[in-house]
Amino acid sequence: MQDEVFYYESPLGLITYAWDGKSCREIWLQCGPETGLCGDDPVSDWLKAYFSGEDCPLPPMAESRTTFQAVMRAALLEIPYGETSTYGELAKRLHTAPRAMGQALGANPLPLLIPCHRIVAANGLGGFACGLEWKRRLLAFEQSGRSESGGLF
DNA sequence: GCATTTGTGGCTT
DNA sequence: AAGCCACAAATGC
Repeated sequence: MQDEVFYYESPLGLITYAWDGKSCREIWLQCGPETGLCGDDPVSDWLKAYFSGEDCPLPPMAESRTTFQAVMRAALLEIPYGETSTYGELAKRLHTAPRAMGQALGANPLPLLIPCHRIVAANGLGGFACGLEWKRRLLAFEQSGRSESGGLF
């Protein structure tokens, strides 16, 4: 089954992702390959729910290439909506070095599905593979309306 | 307190 | 097998 590239117009920008017919293989934020196809699959459905502020089970996605990315994914998925964590915290939880976390997150083929944007550095914002603007926008979006209970700053 | 160095572990090529 | 990195804690000043 060959993978098809779709796009989804989110309120925060254009999201492009590769869908192979049964699972999501990869996601690009604004910097993906060109496509003229609009999404019609669980991914677009999830994206729609996500940007509606709803909690929704993730669409099926291809397994990670490496074991640690799978572990990392699980750890990231435990971060609730609107919350953030630091590389150090994750490194502590996974018993690994913070630097490795950065590399692993940077190598994550599925940003947004895997909430890697919820990981910020201890001192500042950290980084993001497909542009830091996305991270800021996503965090601002998630924290809007939920800033009453969690004082992140 | 701020600037730099070092410890560190997995990922990409 | 070697370099790279989206950090953090520890020093040096």
